[in-house]
Amino acid sequence: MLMKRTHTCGELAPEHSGEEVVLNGWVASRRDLGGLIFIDLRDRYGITQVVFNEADENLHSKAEQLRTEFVIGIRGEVKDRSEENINPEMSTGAIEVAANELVIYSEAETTPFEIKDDITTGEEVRLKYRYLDLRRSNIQRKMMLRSDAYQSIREYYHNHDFVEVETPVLMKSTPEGARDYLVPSRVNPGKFFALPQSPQTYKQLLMVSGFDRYFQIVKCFRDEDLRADRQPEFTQIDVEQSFVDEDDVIGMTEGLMTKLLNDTVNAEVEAPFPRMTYDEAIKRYGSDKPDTRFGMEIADFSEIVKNSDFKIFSGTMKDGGAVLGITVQGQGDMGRGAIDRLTDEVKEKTGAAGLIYIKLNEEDGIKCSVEKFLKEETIDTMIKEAGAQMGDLVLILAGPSPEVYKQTGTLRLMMGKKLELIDESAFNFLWVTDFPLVEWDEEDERYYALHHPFTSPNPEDIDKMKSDPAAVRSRAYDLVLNGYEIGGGSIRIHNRELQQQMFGLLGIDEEEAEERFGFLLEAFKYGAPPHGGIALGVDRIIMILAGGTSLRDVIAFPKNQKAQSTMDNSPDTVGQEQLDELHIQLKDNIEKN
RNA sequence: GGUCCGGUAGUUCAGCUGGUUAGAACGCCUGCCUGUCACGCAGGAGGUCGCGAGUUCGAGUCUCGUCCGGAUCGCCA
Repeated sequence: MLMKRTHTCGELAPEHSGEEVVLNGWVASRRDLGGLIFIDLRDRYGITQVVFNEADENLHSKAEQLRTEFVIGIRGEVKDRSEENINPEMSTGAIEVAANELVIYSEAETTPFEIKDDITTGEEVRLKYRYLDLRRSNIQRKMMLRSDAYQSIREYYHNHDFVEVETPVLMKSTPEGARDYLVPSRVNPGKFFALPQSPQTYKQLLMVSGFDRYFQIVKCFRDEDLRADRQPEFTQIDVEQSFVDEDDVIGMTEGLMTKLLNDTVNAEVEAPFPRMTYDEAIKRYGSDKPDTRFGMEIADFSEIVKNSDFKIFSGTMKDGGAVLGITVQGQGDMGRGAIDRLTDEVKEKTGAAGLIYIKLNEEDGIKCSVEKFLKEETIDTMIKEAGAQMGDLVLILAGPSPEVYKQTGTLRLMMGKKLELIDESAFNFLWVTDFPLVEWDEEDERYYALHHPFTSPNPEDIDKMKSDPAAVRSRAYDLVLNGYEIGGGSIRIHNRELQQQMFGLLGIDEEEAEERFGFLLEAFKYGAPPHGGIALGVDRIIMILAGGTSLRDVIAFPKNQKAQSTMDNSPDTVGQEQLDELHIQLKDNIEKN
């Protein structure tokens, strides 16, 4: 006996007073005063107070049975609350519903944690009962924010004549970069599909087909270890355009981000976004995804200390390393103990061998932890280079390049967070451009594409592809928001010969290229337009918009750090019959069921 | 795969150098209560201290192993 609702729990206001309404929802809390019972009724729209009076004896005794999280329907009259009973904390706090009928749809056991916003329950419990976690309004708001974002994204691309095309989820495995999730094919014994890490090749084929503006909101998969900002399945806004250069893709993406922030969190950001080359980002911030919400840029002391008597400095320089530092404002009076603790933390978090400092404070003047090895003028020149003032602290790392840049970047972030220099309400976008095309891998003794093998080299550097591959810049660009890489793309290779040259550079010979990417190379034979695009990580974007630091908060049913779902216990073993059908035999040392 | 941190009522946590019956808050249950909204008051239930072994007269506490969770490096849009 469903009592059909006439309103939601978030919309009643004084103007409804006197109306008979029906509400459905969950009991968020009860306050039983004896003759009078108050219930907070909750649905995803809000909370409305319902009151049961003992004048109606049957109804009142039924209401006495109510417990938290019972699902009920009530019929009653909307009443203005008297002045002193208005609850200004609630959006519906000026009214209540005096119940005259109650239906209990469903009773509920005591939940493993309370269904309210400010709980401290750990993620392990919350994920096991994710359907209860998702009842909490702050999580629901994030899911609704995500839904709004999808609307905004689709509207934007639709308005710009993009075609939304679905690409296959079952595709060919092309192991280059991350590990693939494999799917066995029953009807093709011994053969496997892979789940897409990105629909890269398909969207390029769509360009060959003439869909000059394509987009898709698409699930992608990577079988790698997880982090707070990394899930095995994640969602991308995948975009590709024909007859475009970098500026076109970047401009179109800036339009999207501007609209998206406006539509979802009502934030104004100005386009165009700043751009920085990869080299500059590394030199100034020690990161290819710098958080530009605060300064504390890296100073390079390498030239200054190159010939110093201090062996760590001169030795580092002789080995082709660098000596870098940051200026921490106002920390020049940090005590010995605090600096020691900081040093330990820095060593642990950055992997640096040690931390050298220069303190500038009124009391002790200038103090450097290695001053007996350095000339006074060297220290003065370093202070000048760092731009440090009286009262500041200069932290210095020395080590092999490029690692020391990354370490100093980590140190910068650490200090920025510690000293709360980051404006949490800001949205700082940044394009990082001119990435190297390839990167040498010591272990495999070959070059790997920094982006992916379809990224076009910078035409100015093509002659270096043979002579000095590591120096070749690519036409790739990453979009960074508040220190998170939220997207990356490039102008692609659309020329068969250049694509083969690229495969050659990566050590993929013609035969192998044919076997793995033959379909793409063949497609390029029949007229491929110049094209490029970008892929944006929706989960990370929503996470940042929602003000969180964990992706799991903005994904309805996320995986834990071991890529498992403890709620439904997946992944799980399967029966022998299923394995037999798939022609799969497990190794003896793997436990079956 | 490495490193670090953690695992004690349903939940979050306390439990000092080993010591008798393991506590608190919230939640839960019962009773009382007509204006609560963190309702109040009175009472109550609830624990294989992750698991296993060891040291000891005695282990939540110490040691070793193991499992689980998180962070991080490797790896990875």
